[in-house]
Formats: sequence, structure tokens, C-alpha cells
Amino acid sequence: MAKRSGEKHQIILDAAVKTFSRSGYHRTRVSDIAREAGVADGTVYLYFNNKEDILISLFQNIMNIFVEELKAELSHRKNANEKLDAIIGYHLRTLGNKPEQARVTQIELRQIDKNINQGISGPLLSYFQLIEEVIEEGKNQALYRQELDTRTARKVIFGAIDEVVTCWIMSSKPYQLIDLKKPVYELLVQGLQ
Amino acid sequence: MAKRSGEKHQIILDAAVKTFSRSGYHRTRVSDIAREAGVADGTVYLYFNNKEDILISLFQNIMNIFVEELKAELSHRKNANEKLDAIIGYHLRTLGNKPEQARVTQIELRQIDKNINQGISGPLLSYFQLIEEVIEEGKNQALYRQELDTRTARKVIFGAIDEVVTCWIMSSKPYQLIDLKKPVYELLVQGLQ
Amino acid sequence: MAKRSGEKHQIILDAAVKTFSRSGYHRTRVSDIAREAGVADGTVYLYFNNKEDILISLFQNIMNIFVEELKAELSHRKNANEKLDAIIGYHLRTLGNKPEQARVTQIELRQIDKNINQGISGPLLSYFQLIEEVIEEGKNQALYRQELDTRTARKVIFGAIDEVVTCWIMSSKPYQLIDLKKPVYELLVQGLQ
Amino acid sequence: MAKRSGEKHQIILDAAVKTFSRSGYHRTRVSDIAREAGVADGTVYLYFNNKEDILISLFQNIMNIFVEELKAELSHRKNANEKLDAIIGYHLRTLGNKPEQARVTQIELRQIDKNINQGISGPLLSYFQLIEEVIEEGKNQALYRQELDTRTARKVIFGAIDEVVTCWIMSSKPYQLIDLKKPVYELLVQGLQ
DNA sequence: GATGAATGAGAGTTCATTCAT
DNA sequence: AATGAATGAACTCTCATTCAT
Repeated sequence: MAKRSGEKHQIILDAAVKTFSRSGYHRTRVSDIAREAGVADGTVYLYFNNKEDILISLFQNIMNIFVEELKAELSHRKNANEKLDAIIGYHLRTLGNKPEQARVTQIELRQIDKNINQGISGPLLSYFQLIEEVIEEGKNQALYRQELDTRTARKVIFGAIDEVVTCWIMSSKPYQLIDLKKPVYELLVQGLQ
Repeated sequence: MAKRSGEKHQIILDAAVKTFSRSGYHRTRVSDIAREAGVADGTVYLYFNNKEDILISLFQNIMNIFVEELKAELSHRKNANEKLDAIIGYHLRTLGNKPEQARVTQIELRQIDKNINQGISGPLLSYFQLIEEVIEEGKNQALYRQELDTRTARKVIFGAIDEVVTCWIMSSKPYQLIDLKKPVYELLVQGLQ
Repeated sequence: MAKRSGEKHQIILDAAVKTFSRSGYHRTRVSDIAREAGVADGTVYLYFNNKEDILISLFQNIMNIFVEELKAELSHRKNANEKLDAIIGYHLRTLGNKPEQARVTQIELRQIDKNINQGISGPLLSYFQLIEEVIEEGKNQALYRQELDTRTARKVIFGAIDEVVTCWIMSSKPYQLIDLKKPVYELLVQGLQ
Repeated sequence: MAKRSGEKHQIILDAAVKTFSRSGYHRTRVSDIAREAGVADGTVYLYFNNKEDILISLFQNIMNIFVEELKAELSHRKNANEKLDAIIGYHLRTLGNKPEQARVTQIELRQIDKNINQGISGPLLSYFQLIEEVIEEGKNQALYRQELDTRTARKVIFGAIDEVVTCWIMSSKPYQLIDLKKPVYELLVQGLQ
């Protein structure tokens, strides 16, 4: 039963990714999601409190997997440089492989109310923390300069990757997102040193 | 008469900045903007085609001034490094001084329809071009390395500044945005070399 | 379920006849129809695309029944004269018994957009055709003169009955509409001979 | 001065005929009429109380000329048959020559509020009376049968002509309206005898 | 008389959410 | 748990009319 519930929960989330990505959050009707998921409108409300809740859950869902997988990737790497490389690579590869998810994360998510941003910032913070830990590690390993402001460096790193993804999403995608890994990495790693 | 029209156009834009910034684009009713501007609802439609048009005009208005002023700032600077410094400084100072405008630019603006993004990308492109010109100049002046992919570098630079601004907007603003100029500049300029 | 839907569809149509007849098409608000029908405003839009669609559906609904019943009436009659008599009688009796419907048909319906007249002319054409068939039959039966232009004769017949109804609708109805059957019939039938 | 006023009054009426005929009464904005007339919106209200007043004035204007001219035409004719022939001919010729006026008279005029119909029925009544006088004359001249109900006969005559005009207006006008004079006359005159 | 910018009431329509079945 | 018909608040935009100039 629980499993079944879980399944339908996921089916609706998957349908939401598709419809949000296709039409945008505000132009998507709950009934669109329901139709895409093959359930009745009312059923959506058995699994989510409201429309916004779907978007938040969606993001949390994505980000949890994202952070978890990323952590696994990082565990193989020895030093901060390798880890930074892994972060950039994983970020670009993951969103490059799932443009629909990427659009929701990059564009639609930013349309929600001020107040509800808590639901978003939570999962994001884990990611931010991960990045900051790598920067700190780099400083400890004397790979990055000591005066580096970790917080700011994290913003620069995340902002850079994020923008690269956004540009790709908004474009007609004439290149592979992952191809930008090397230039982005080199720029950032040199900046950190 | 023309002056008066222009005035009212501007009054409505100013009111829109305030209300969009306060409540967000989608939660702002046209009547809210009208009330804030001290005009009747219908008057808004004498100056703008629709609600979306207000947001777009707002952005174009802001960005035109932004790019123009920035160009003036850059004309004083001799080399690419000074210009990059000026860009970062101007960007952070300007948005730091006008948090309401900044919120609209950073958050609300990204809520519009796919199709209408042309209205946005136009003015933004001028800014992007400006950044890319500086990067090229740096390469010509042998300040930045030749292999640097200009386009990607621009994304990294803009993304970094943009994220720094967004974080500040979303925060309770316990620091001055301009204080981040130095760390951001150092990180980026070193990355470019 | 299907039955229920059909019921509500009809309930709304009935409410629309009343409100259109009472206040006229343009002065009737959709919410008026909804209130008269005892449903929510939104419910109206579950059954009709828009306000105009209600008026058109209304007319098609009325005319379909009208033509069907009229055909049944005509099947009993032997010659063209009897059929013409039946047409005039049925037309006057039907609209005389349902002044509300009559007002919508005679007055309100003619307020719609040029373009949308297709929805109207369709059902009307069936009626026109019926009249023309009777005229042709009369010519074949040597009841009406051969030189008679069928199309024009139809217009004269329909125009005459229609005007008689309109005058009655606009009047305070001090007489029975059906009482005009005999004089109208005599005038027309003699004109056709 | 008075002359000048009169001129502008007429200019606005002419503009109204054009715009009402082009777009229909309800889809025509007062500003459309003003633009067509080459005056300011406010100027329209110096000459007319409101939008409806324009339509009514328009009709009264048209009908006054119509009835006056028609009376002149009838004065030449000796008996009722000739007069009936003149009525049908004048009606068809006049509206056939001015399809814009015809559309307003036949279609747009019927869109007004119940209450205001007085403004319309007044001028129309003169026309109706004229027709009825001819019928009476025909009865007196023993051209038409004594039992004829004059009122009903008038409705039949007017309804017939009116329908013929309406059909022509709604059609793509592949024939001359005046060509229908003979068949209509023959049908009606024979009916009256 | 003439203007046309400004008004603001008004209405059609949408859609997130509910709840009886 | 699932349904989907029904709800009704919400909101954008229109346009007849006014009035200061």
C-alpha cells in the first residue's frame, strides 16, 4: 500500500516535471499534471497539499538525489581539485541529460513566493555546503589561497555553473552541456589558487 | 504634454518596481500598481499594453540606463583588468543601491513566458557583449590567456556576479553588496589569466 | 452520469432563455444565467465555451426541435396549400406559446457577430429549405403559378410570418398570435397562385 | 454657427453609419466613430447624449428622409397598385444603393434595449402608416378585397420586403436588390386582391 | 466649441481546490 | 483510495463618459 502510494506520488512528480518544463509553472494547470499522470484532478490533492507543494517536492526530490549522488562521486576523489572537477562535471552532466528537470530547476522554480523559499533553500543549502567543504579542503590542502572568502567563492562557483546551465537551457542546445566542463573548471580552479 | 505623458509613464514604472518587488510579479494586480502610482486602473493601459509589458518595459528601462552608464564608466579605464573591476563594481553598487530594482531584475523577471523572453534578452545581450569585449581586449593585451573561450568566460563572470547579487537579495542583507567586489574580482581575474 | 450532464446543460439553456428574454443578450451577465440556473458561474463554462456559445446553442436547440416537429406536422398533409397552412400555423402557435423563446429568436439572436452567423444560418437553412420544398410541390401540383421564383417566394413567406411574430413580441400582446394565421395564410396563398 | 454645428452633426452620423456597418453596433467604439469623423472623442458628446443616441438619431435621420422621399414618389401615382409598386421599388432601390445604411437599419438597429425602442418605432410608424394608407386606398378603390385585415396586410408587406433586403445584406450580393421588385410586387399584389 | 487624457465600473473567463460518491 | 463535477473568488482588460484646458 505504502509502495503503491509512493508509486503514484512519483508518477505525479514525473508528470509535473514534464508539464512544468513544457509550459512553465504558472501556465500549467493542476488538471494538466493530472492528465499527464493519468489520474483524476482530485487525486493530486491526496499526495500534495497544493500546486506549489508539487513544485517544491519536485525540487527537493531532485536535489536530494542530486546531492546524494554527488556525494558518492566525491568520495572517490582525493583532493579538492579533483572534487571541484567532479562537482562541475556531475552538475553539467546531470542537467545536460535531463533538460526537462533542468528547466524546472533553473527557471520555473524561481517563480515562487518569497515565503515559500524555505522549501527550496533547504535542499540547495546541502549543495552549497558541499561546495564550501571542498573549498575549505582546498585551502587546507594548500591548493587554494588562504585569504579566499569561502562563502563568496562558493557563490562564484555555483553562479558560474548555474549560468552556464541556464544559457544552455534557453538556447536551442547546439552543443553538449558537458563540453563546457573543462573551460569552466580551468577558469574557476585558477581563480581559487 | 509630451513631457506629462512621459512623466506618467515613468510614474507607473516606478510604482511597478515597488509593487513587483514587494509582492512579486504574479501576486501583483494591475490595480495595485495603479493605486501605488496614484492613477486609475485604466490609465495603466494607456501607457502599457498589458501587465507583462510593464515588466518588460521596466527591465528594458533599467538595462538601457545600466548599460549606458556602465559604458561611460568603462571609457575611463585603460586595460581589461580595470574594466573588469569597473564592471563588477558598477554591477554590485548599482543593484546594491536599488534593492527593489534588483529584486525585480533578479527574481521577478524570470517568471515570464518563454516566448516573450526576446524582450528581455535584447537588453541583456548588450551587457553580455560588453563583458565579452572586455575579455577579448584582455586577450589582446596579453592579460588573459589566449586559449580562453570568451563566451564561456562571459557566462562565468556574469553568473558569478549574478549569484552574488541574488544571494544578497534573498538574504536579510546583513552586509553591503559592494563589499564583495574585491573577492569576486580577484577570483575572476585570476581565473582569466 | 451522462444523463445528469445533459440535464444541467438543459437547465442552463432554459435559464439562458429566461434571462436573455428578460434583459436582452448584451445586458445579461453570465452570472445572471448561472444564478437563474442555480449553478456557479464556472459551471456554465463546463457546458459552454462562452456566452455567445450559449445563445447559439440555444437557437440550434430550438430550431432543431422546431424543424423536426414541423416536418412531422407536414407529413400528414397532402397538398402544398395544406402544408403552407400547417407551416404558418405551427410557426405562430409555437412562438405564440413560448414568448420567451420567441423574443430570443426574433430579437436577441440578431445581435451576434457577423462571423458567427454560420451557427445560426445552418439550422435556419433547414427551415428555409422546407418552405421552398412546399413551394416547389405547389408548382408541381399546379397549385402555384409556374413563373414563381421559389427563392423569392420563400423570402416573402418567411418575412411575412417573421414580421407578424416580431410585431406581436414587441407589442403588449393584446391578441393571440395564432389568430393571425388565417389572414396571413390567405394573403400568401393567393399571392402564390 | 448653427450651420457649422449641423455639419459636424452630420459628419458624425455619416461616420457612425460607416463604422456601425463595418463592425456592428456593439463592436464599434465611440472612439472609432470619432476617428472616422475626424473629431475628438469628446466632440461626439457635444452632439449626442450617448452611443445609443447616435444609433437612434441615425435611424431617425434615415427614416425621415426615407418617408419624405417616398411620400413624394407616391404623390405621382394614381391607384393603390401603382403606389404599392412604388413603395417596393423605392424601398429596394434605396437600400440597394446604400448597403451600409441598409446594414445598420436591418441588423444593427435591432440590438438596442427594449426601452429605447420608442425612438425607433416612431419613425418606423410613419412608414407603416403610409403602407396601411395605401392598403386602405386599395380597398376603397375595390382593388383589394374588403375582408382584408389592413394591419396584418401591412405586416406581411413590410415583412416580405424587409426579409428580401436582409437576405441580400447577409449575402455576398450576387444580384441587384431592385431585380426582386417585380416578383415581390406580383406576389403581394395578388395576395391582396 | 473642441480636445483627448483620464477615469473606474464592469464583466467574461480561468482554475486551484473541494467533496459527495 | 480515487474520482471529476462543481465551485466561486480572483483578476485582467475594455470602453463609454467626463472635464480641465
